[in-house]
Amino acid sequence: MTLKDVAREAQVSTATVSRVINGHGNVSDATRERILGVAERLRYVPDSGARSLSTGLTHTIGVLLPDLYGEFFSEIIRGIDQAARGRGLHLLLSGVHGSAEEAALAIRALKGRVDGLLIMSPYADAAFLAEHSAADTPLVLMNTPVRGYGHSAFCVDNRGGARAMVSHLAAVGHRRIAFISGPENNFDATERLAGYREALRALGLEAGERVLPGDFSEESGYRAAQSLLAPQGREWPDAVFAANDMMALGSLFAFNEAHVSVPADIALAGVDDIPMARFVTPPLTTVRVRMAELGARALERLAAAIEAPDATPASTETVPAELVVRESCGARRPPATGRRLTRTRSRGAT
Amino acid sequence: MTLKDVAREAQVSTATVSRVINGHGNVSDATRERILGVAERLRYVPDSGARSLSTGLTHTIGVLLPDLYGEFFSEIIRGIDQAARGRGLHLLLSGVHGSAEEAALAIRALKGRVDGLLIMSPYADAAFLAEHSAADTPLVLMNTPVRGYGHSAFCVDNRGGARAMVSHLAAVGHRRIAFISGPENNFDATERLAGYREALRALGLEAGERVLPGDFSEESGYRAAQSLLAPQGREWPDAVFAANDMMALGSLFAFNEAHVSVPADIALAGVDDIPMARFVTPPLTTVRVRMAELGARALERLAAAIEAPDATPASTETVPAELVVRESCGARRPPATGRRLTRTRSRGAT
DNA sequence: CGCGTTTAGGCAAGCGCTTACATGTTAGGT
DNA sequence: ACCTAACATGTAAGCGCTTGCCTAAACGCG
Repeated sequence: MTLKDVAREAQVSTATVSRVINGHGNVSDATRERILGVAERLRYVPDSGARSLSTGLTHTIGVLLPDLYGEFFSEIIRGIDQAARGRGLHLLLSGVHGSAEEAALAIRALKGRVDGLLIMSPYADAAFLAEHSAADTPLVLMNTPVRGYGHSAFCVDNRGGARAMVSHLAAVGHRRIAFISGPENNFDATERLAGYREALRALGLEAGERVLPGDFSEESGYRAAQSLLAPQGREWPDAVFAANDMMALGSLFAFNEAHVSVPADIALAGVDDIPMARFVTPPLTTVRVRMAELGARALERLAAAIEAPDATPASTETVPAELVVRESCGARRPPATGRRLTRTRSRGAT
Repeated sequence: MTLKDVAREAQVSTATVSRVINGHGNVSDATRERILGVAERLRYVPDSGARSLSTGLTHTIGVLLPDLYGEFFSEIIRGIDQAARGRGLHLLLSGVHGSAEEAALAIRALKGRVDGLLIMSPYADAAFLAEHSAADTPLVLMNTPVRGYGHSAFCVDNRGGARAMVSHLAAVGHRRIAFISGPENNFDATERLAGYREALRALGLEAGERVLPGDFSEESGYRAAQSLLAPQGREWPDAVFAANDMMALGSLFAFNEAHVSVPADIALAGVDDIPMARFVTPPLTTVRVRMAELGARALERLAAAIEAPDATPASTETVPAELVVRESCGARRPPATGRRLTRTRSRGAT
């Protein structure tokens, strides 16, 4: 079941079989037919591994993700997969849960199996990448703080999105806007915080600045909201802007429990637009970050870099984040008859 | 930067370098140190592709999934990844959106790149697999109707889960239990329907059987509920059991719109336990299907089959589904002070 | 001291495929 | 009829790594 077997059976050299299989010219119709026939009969399937060794091309992209949990992972993979499929590329997935060591190890293990690397690591240690990525392997980063290391990067415009949200909240009339932050060493989180602060400055609302600690978990959002409501606390802010939707949901529960009405008593907003955001009551105003698009664009760029390494200068691009105004921010009254139904499909257990 | 380079530089044969790299014995400490030093200095990284060709082992599993959308995909991948990581295996992902042709093509393309295949296809055409899977490539199926083709399979106990739910609804006092079904050609969907029917028979509730068409989409659930409420329709059932949560949510919206109270006027239940199920009002009673566990177990089995092809007879195993009773089924009164908060973490955009 | 065993390391044959180059054939042009 | 170009196919050298087999030196022991 190798090339050689087919060649023997068809009484030609392996070179000719190879030519036929790969559709190269210079083979008479007669032999082509014969070889194709034999190949079919023998159920010959070329060994992609061997082919890669010989051509130096794997048609495979290594994808390193920080961990494989949650909405975002699936969204980003979806984008990557879609773009990859369009270009006939395969995806070698590698979840890097732990340290930079682990990432370096993963990168090594991929040598010779992939044509390029797509790396997402919001905690990336800049140095280690420069250190461990083989110089000859094209590499595109996603949502990493790393800059100017000579490879392309794609980031969601977390900062701009946060600014837009704060501006919106302000436009709706909220003056004292509190922020529930994410993990300190997380790139997305720090960018969102920075955006929040920038916007407050720009709007002259610094007086209302208030940052509550959070770690992106629902529970931390819950606690942050509780601390806001604490009797010995200061006056409530007009609005609470959480660095992600999960924390916003946690806050929402805390408010519900305390019979604090959202948005009447306090406005609420998050970031991410997780599917649930539409479904809670009131529906959550949030910032949509298009992870699928980010993945797709990163893949496209990587593919381009692989095809023409020199024609593709390193660059850092930003995927826009967009405001999704629902009811939790107080900008809208609940629609009288409106429905929240969308066309989203889910496929059961499959 | 190849083995040969290291060998030349260290003044030994490639064989010796290979031995050192792979930790085989019969190398003196002195030369080992020397070679390691040179390798480090030259930043030598072995080419896994070449190694695979030579050893016949890729340490990679091909994963074919029907499509890359939604919760389940991410859950199952998570389970697979976790198990794979534990065994030092890599994952080559392949989303097969379309036909069996496409799947066959994907399987071919993976030849020589993977040691085994994990295939999930609730629409699988039994014949094509037998046809296209190389006989020498171990293969484990997930959630496929295919049986007895000589390979192992793992399925979620959709049927048992559905039975359990119907029994529960009956136990709570509901007699007329309607069912919103999923796509006809979907394995999960048909099993759930079968479970529903079996349970009705077992409980002597056939009289209340009523199956409404659905396709797993939220919208189809919405429409199904509407049709139930239609003025010219029959009497309402006591409970509606949707073949998945998305449809249950669609129904919930329809009921809300019609001011039909859940569970007071009508009980509601779904299957899947998507994250949102806990968050809607009332929280949705559902059946939890542990996709991550399914993925993990399938991977374990595949790994075993790869290591000892003969010692691992083909078998079909079932992953249990478990009832998750919340408020939508009317079994519980909303807890007075209870919170629905869990420890779930979400990681922002990462 | 001689001989059997280890031990350290080299040699070279692959793994399955691609491809530059060589070779033999045939057709076209004058 | 002769020369050249185009065509069809074969030859063989890799791609980077592993490994069975072989050699030679070193070691142990009666």
